[in-house]
Amino acid sequence: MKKTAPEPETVGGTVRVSDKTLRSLHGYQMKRTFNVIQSDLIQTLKPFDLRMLTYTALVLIVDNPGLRQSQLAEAMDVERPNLVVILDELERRDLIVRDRLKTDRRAYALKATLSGRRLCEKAVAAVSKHEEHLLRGIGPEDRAVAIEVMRRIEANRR
Amino acid sequence: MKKTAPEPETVGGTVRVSDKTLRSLHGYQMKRTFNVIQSDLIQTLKPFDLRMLTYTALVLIVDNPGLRQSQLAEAMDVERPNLVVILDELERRDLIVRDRLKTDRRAYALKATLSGRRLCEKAVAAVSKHEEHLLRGIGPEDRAVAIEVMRRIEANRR
DNA sequence: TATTGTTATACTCTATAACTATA
DNA sequence: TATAGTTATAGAGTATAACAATA
Repeated sequence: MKKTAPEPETVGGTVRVSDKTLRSLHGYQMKRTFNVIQSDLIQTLKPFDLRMLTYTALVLIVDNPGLRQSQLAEAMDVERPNLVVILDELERRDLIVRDRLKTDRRAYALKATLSGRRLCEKAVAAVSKHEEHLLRGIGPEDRAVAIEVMRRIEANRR
Repeated sequence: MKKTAPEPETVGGTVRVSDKTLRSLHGYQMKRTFNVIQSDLIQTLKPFDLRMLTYTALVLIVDNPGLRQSQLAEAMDVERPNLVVILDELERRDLIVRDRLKTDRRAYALKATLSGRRLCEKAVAAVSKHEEHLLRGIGPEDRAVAIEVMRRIEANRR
């Protein structure tokens, strides 16, 4: 970014917000942007019959074979019960397997199957392409700053 | 930010993702961060009996008296049908009114009542304080870059 | 014919309590 | 007693089609 931009006056096109209000609408801008990314992602993943959550779970399992459900739930920031149905779907489609851990028979080691890895590879390629489209015109430094800001916000959670 | 950070290796704490995968997970980081902001916002707004959507609608109506529902829906990036129940709730609590437009009797001019403006002022103050907490340690330039990146992404939508 | 707001509906995501089996 | 995964369930957000009133 060349320089710090002056405080903007409008949001979502033509609707104005006062300066005082703007100071409390960072979450609002993030929501708008997240909506854009989410809509795009839904369309991009449709040909693979994946949703945002099933996609993310599959990617993380492919990259972390042997992961446990509780670890995956934490990484995805979803509650354990909500992860169950996501994994049920992936398992039903033979994209992942749940292997009992020998060291702790309460837990599962999550692994992707060959077809899971293949689907993941194709989906990641498609998503990368679409994300690049959404990020066009934004330089690598600004992208890094934006990611870092998001990580900081996450770290600042109570 | 001091300098461009090297490509990170972990997400959500200890779970690793490969470089190739990371290139397609910007949406994922944004989702995690948005979850943090949303959870915080839900807690912050609870004392005012507001949710993220009712809060945003109220703020935008207070700042834009006479706004029409279709304009508000576009500004909030929600579908028209979903806005109806949000406004029903605000109207039932006498925080806003729907005035028929004389120039176009199909549409409503949305206005906040006195108590709506009062509640809005208190809620904005509380949300500002909480957002400042989440943004602590992040300099004004980086904040501006992050906001600008999000606006660009939004503008790049198909 | 097109637009504003509405109703109805379905799907997804999120969150909590209570259960089972193992530790 | 505590933990991993599960079931059931409720609430909230998102998306689409179809309708009445008005333009």
